[in-house]
Parts: sequence; C-alpha cells; structure tokens
Amino acid sequence: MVMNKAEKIVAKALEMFNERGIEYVSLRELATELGIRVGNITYYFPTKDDLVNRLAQDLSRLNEQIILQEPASLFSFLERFQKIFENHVQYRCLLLSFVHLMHQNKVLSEAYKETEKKRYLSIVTNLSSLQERGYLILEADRNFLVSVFSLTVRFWISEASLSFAHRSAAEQIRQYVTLLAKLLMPYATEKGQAEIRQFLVSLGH
Amino acid sequence: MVMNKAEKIVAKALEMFNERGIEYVSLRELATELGIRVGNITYYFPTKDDLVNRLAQDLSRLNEQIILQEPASLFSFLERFQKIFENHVQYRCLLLSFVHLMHQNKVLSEAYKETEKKRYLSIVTNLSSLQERGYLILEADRNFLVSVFSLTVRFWISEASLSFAHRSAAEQIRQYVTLLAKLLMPYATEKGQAEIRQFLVSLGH
DNA sequence: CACCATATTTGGACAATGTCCTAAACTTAC
DNA sequence: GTAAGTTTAGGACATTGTCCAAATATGGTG
Repeated sequence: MVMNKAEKIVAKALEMFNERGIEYVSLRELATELGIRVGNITYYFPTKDDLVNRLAQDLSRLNEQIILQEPASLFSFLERFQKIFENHVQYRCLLLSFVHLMHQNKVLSEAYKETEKKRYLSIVTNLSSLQERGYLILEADRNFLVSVFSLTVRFWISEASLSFAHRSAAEQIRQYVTLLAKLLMPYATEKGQAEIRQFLVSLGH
Repeated sequence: MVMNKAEKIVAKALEMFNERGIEYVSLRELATELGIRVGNITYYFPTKDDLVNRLAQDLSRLNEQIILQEPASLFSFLERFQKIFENHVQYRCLLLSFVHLMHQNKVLSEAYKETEKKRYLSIVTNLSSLQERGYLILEADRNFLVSVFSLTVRFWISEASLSFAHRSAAEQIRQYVTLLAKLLMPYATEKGQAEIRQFLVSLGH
C-alpha cells in the first residue's frame, strides 16, 4: 500500500492515540516514531487539532456509509450498530476524549453537530419505520428510547474502557450491542421479539 | 464561614474547574484568582492531581451518604438517583473528565474501583430487594438493567453538557432521572408502575 | 519580651508541550 | 540547467506542572 507523508502521519497518529490517548502523545513522540521532525508534522497539520480533525472526518465518513442505508428489518437495524461500534473501536481515541474535544475544538464540535443531527434523525425515523412495519410498539416512549440509544452509542466505549478493559474488543462490542437489543425487547411485537432473539443468537447467545 | 487556606484553594478550584474544565485551568490562573503564588498552592497540594483527588474524595463522601441508606420503596430508589445527580452537577468537572482521570490518575482510579464496586452492588441488591417486595419482575434482565443504569449514571452529565447545555441543571437532572424511571417501567409490577407514575408526577410530568 | 522551631510564602528554575518561523534541501516543470 | 514551488530541519517562544531554596510569618516557651 502506497502512502504519502500525510497519510503516514495520520496512520501512525491513530495508532499511538488509540494506544495511549490523544492528550498523552506529544507531537515530538509522534515525529520520533515516524523518523521525522516536529516541524515536518506541522507542515501537513498546522496544529494538533487539525490532525485530530482529520481523524474525526475519517470516522465520520465511515459511519455515514452505514447510517445512510435504510434498515430493512429490526435485525438489520441492530446489525448496523454493531458495524458502527466496530468503527468506534478503530477510532476509539476520539470517543474516549469525546467530551474534551467537543468543548475545546471548535471545528470538530461544529462538524459533530451535523453528524449528531443526522444520527438522531436516523434513529427516530428508523424506529418509526420499524413501528409501521410491525416490529415495534412505541407510543410515547419513542423519545425516551432515542435518548437511551444516543447515550449508549456515544459512551459505551468509555464505559467499556473503564470496566471491561481486560476483555477483547469483540467481546466489548458484543456486550453493548446485546444491551441495545435487550433495550428494545419490551417494545417489540411478537415478530420484533423473534428478530431480536435471532439477533442475539447470531451474537452467540 | 471560616475557611483555612487549603479549603479556600479547594473551593475556588472547584468553581473554576466546573466553569472551564480541569485541564483548561492552570495552577497559575487559580493562584492569580486567589491572590497567591503557584508555589503556595503546591505547598498544600504537591501536584494538580492531589487537588483533583481531594475534590473526588469530597464527592465520594457526599454520594456515600446517599447510597448507604436502603431504599424503602421504588419511589425512594429513584429519588436517590436524583440526589446523586445533584451531587454530580456540583462536582461536574470530575465527571466531564472522567475517562481521562481514570486512565491517568492512579490514586483516583484505585479509589474509584472501590466506589464502583459499592455502587454496582448497591444497585444489584436494591433491584433484588425491590423484586422481593413486589415492585419489579426481573428474571434474567437484572444484569442488563444494571449495565444500563451504570452507563447512564456515569455519563448522563457528559451527554447533557453536549446536547442540552442550554438547559438549566435542574432540567437536565429531571430529564435523566425521568429516563431511569421509564427504563424500569417494563419490568415493574402494577404496584411498581404506580410508584413510577407517582415519581414522574413528582417531577412535574 | 526574646528566642526558636515550625509553618507558610515567595520567586525563580526546570523540562516538556504546542505552535511558529526562517533557512536549507529537495522536486518538478519549462 | 534554472526558476518556482514543495518539503524538511532546526530552533525560538510562551505556557504548563513540578520542584526547590531562601525569606517571612506564626506560635509556643524560657
């Protein structure tokens, strides 16, 4: 695989940031690891935030591909979260520093507002459409469920890094996707419950 | 109110950390605000982490008082979370930097493991006892519910700071306590549902 | 009151960090 | 082969948390 300098910097930065946390990897360490000087990094990415923004953009693009598809069933609705969680693991440094980044990095927080709107709308319309197709019965609980889903999707990996760091990434994903599935159970029709059970089985339950 | 120097430092630090974030308030700014020198702060708190640990200890003590009481009913079980959330707001700087602090500050993360165990056990035993007293029917869902509760209690304020910063603290608390209450609804008996409804009414719903 | 031990405060030093800038080296196109 | 643009090197700068030795203040004892 051919990589230009900027791509090499991005790749190594992601690797080191994931390993030790964005705030705890200095540009000088990153430069040393790459065998270049600091000023060389700042040529491609004038500030550290610019480098982080690039990573965020990459993750955003990955997730957008998943969100854009309309889920055909409750099963595929849940499956999508599994894919999103896999992306989250790949860019976990961003999610673990989420709150800080949002409060400090203007560009990122503006960009995320858009992503957030899309995600929120996507969950709302998906839940509605799943109700119309006889998978769910939601009534007044829709907004409540969207809140729980938003919270979980945003912070599952932070929680996992604190409580289940000893487990593999795959097991962590499995745990929190299971959580989302079980969350829907009380609001599912017979047909919906069957799909949730099917999904849980596909996870190895 | 008489405060010695250490208490004055702690009080002003909490104020500034809550306002702008622990990582974005330098000891020099804190010192200037207090009309003293940096070295004077490090006399009482050798490192910034020591200062943060002190705040964490204070919050921990506040919460412990709440957790120790056995809840008499589902209503008082929910009421306790409201009190905990009020403490969280008072010490929000800690919760907003939660992931970082845990990964970087050894003393704090060790101390939190204990707190965490207590909280987990407290939720588990409380849910069991509520089931025995005919408020809930849990079966295999107990662990699942504990996970959702843990995640929500830990990160509600981070989510709120991102999505509902424009609302008052009271409204934010109300929203996420409501969420916890609604979460229990499908697992509540008639008697339990009545108490949840009563609790929601007490919140102004 | 005078003295001394302890507690507190000062002022500055230190290494590390993100950012910035200028000059040198290298590429590319004509 | 030279000129223009791109990339790299090397170092400067202000800021940060931490540390230290000297100066000052405090409080108890003879």
